[in-house]
Amino acid sequence: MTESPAALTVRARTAYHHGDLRAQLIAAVRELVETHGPEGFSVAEAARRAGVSSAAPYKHFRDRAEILRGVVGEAMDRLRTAMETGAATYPAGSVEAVAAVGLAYISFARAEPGVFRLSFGLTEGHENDPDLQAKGERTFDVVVRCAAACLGLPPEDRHVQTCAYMLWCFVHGLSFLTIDNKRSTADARIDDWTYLLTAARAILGQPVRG
Amino acid sequence: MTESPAALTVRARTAYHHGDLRAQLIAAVRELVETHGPEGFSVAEAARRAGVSSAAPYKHFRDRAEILRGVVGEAMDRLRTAMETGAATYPAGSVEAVAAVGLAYISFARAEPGVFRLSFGLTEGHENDPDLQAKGERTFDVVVRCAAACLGLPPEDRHVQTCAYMLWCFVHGLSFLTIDNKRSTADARIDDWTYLLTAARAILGQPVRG
DNA sequence: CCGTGTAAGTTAGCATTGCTTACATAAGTG
DNA sequence: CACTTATGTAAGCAATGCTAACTTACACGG
Repeated sequence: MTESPAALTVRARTAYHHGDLRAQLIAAVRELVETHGPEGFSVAEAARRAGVSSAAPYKHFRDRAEILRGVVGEAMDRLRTAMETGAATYPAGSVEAVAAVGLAYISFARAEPGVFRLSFGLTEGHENDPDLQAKGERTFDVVVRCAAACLGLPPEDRHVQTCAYMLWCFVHGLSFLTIDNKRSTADARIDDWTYLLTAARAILGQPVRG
Repeated sequence: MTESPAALTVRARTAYHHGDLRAQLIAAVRELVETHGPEGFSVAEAARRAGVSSAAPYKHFRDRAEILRGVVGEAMDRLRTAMETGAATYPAGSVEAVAAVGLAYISFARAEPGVFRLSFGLTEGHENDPDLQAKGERTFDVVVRCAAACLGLPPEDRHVQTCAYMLWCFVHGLSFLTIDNKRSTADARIDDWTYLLTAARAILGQPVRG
């Protein structure tokens, strides 16, 4: 109802009554997840915020888990583009580009801790969803490409894959510990960028045997 | 009721009716969290498994979140002792000891992914609980001491603290990505131990400026 | 040995939730 | 216009978190 009529007619091929309730629901859920924790959301509350009955969401999503998967998919797209633009701000092949990808990652976690936690803490139907699986691999590919450029090797190289994964591990752990307030007092003064650069140099500069 | 009367009299100073329902509840919740996901547990079901009414748990815990905090606290103790025994299996000051601590960490995550996820994904009242906070710091101290011994520096040294934290980040991320089945196909053949040793060498071998 | 306080359990109930079923309405299509 | 499909509502079910009021059993001072 609050949508512009122009946008309504544009997507009129799929929206019949009230415009795209699906997108409105995802937005409402995202807000709820952010304010009430990753599991402190309810379909009823989301429907209430969208101004529809509590049964309406089930016309667009099979169940509660599918709504959450929708939120995660949308978030994953935003995360990937943020990582790509982060990498683009530094010369290709530089360690700074790798660190910038990590900074985009942790910045996303800081900005939307609820959605971030949800994205990686979701258990039901997370790995059975091929759409989410594909989105996840596309996201990881950003790291792989940056690591390959930095090492001067093709992205298919096993050393590149291993280094990219180790980088991901570090950044992922740093993000989680940060939003969990588990940053020890001693390193509170070290900012993200220094951490990321140091880790990138340590991991990319060392040969991996295996 | 199913407890042995001997055990009942031993702890009779605090257990009045049915023995220690508190411990039984925590065990039931741990099992539920492991089988039905970190949030797929219910107080009612836990009470049912313990053989009491659905209102009985509220005589021992204020609310649902406090039960979960109890489970997390108990799990954190087990994790810390596992890390300590892991470190003790290698000579003090060796890189292997550091890697062994990490291996204990990720082994715990693999063995009890539900509890592990719960321990670090819990949001409500997690950092407001001083008991959990203390347990967490004691756990991190194991890493700090191992890193200090390996670097030949006192545990209070800032470089030690930073390295320990970076190690924790890596292992934490690796653990999460592992239980989330987010290990890319290329590195599936590399086992945990190789990863941990490589990361420990990379992080501990490089000076950190900051 | 006997009242009494209190810890630990019970039943009953409330509000809310996830989800289903049955029904109503609106849009596109023949 | 009828027909199909998409989208919404209303009503209801079983389960949940949690509370209130009551009951039981132990512990202990006299």
